[in-house]
Amino acid sequence: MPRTKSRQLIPVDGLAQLSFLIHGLLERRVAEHDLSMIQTRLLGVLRDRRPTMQELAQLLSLDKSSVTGLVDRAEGRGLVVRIPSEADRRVVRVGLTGVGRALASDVASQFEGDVAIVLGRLPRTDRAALAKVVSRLLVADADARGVDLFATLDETAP
Amino acid sequence: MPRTKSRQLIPVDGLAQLSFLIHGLLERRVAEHDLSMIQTRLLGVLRDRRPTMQELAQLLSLDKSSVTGLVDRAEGRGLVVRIPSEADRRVVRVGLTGVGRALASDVASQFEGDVAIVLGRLPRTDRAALAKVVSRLLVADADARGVDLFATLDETAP
DNA sequence: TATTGTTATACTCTATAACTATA
DNA sequence: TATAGTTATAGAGTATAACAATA
Repeated sequence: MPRTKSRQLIPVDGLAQLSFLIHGLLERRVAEHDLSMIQTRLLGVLRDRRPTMQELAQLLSLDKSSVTGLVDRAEGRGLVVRIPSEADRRVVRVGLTGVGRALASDVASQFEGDVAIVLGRLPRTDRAALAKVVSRLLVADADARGVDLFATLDETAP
Repeated sequence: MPRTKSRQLIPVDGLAQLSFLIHGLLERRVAEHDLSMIQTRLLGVLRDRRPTMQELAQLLSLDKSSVTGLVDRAEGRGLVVRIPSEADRRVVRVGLTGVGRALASDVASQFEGDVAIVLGRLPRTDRAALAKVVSRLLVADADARGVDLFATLDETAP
C-alpha cells in the first residue's frame, strides 16, 4: 500500500537520473573543446588558486604522479603553467594561462546555459521550489560531513 | 536588486553541485567493488537485455572496438558472457552471468541506500517536493528530446 | 559488396614503486 | 632523513583504421 507513496518521498531513481543528465550535459559540452572531465576539473580548480602539485593531488583526489601527467598535457596545450617556487626549490605551483582562463570561462558559461535550458522547461514555481530544496539538501549534506560548502564550489561546477 | 532572487529561480550551480554529489556517491561505491563507471553501466545495461556488440556500442555511446575491450575485461572477471548468435554467425550477443547479475544488484541497492541517506537529511515535505519537481523535470526533458523515458532508466541508474 | 566483430596502434588517465633534488 | 616532484612501468578506457569472417 505505501509503495507509490514511499517512491515519491524517497526519489532515489529520479535523483540519480537527474544527476546523470546534468553530468552528461557537461561531458558533451567540454568534449567540444577537446577537454576530458578531469582536465575540466583541473581548469576549474585553478580558477581561484595556484596550488602546488601536492595540493593539486589532494584537490583532485589523484596520486601526485597522475597530476604530473595531467599538468604535462595541459601545459602542452598552453592551458596552464608550472611556476617554480622561490621559497622552496622543490616546490612547483600551477596556474592558468590566459588561454586556460578564457577556456574555463567559456566552458562554465556554456554549461550554465545548458543547465538553464533544461530548467527552463519547468514552470517558474517549480524552478523556485527546486532551488529551495536543492540548496537545503546541499547545506544539509555539507553540514553532515562537516565540510565548508563554498570550498568545493568550483570543483563541482567548473 | 533581483540578483538573489534570480539565483534562486535558476539554480544552475546548485543543480550542478547536486549532480556531482550523486555521481561521486556512485563512483565511490562501485570502486569498492573494483568497478569503473563504464563497467557499472555495462552491467546496468545488461540487466534486462542481451544486446549484440553493435547494440552495446550504441547503448553506451562507444565505438565498437571500445566495446570489444570492455567486454573482454568483464568477461575475464566472469561478469558477462559472449553468446554466439545462431541466426547470423557474425553476431555475438552479450549477457550477464549469475555473478555479474548479483554484483549489479548489490551495487544498485547499495547506491540506493547511499542516495536515501542523503535524502534522509531533508524534512519529509522537502523530499516530497523534490520528488515531484525532479520527476517533472525528467519528463519535460525526455519530452523535449522525444525520448522514451523508461528506455534509459537502467542506463542511468544501474 | 556490405556488415559484424576483432586486432593493431596510439593516446589519455590512473596507480605503484623507484628515483632526483632539495630541505 | 624526510619531502616535492618526476620517471618507469603497467593497466583500463577510448578512438581510428585495417582486417577476417559471414552475409
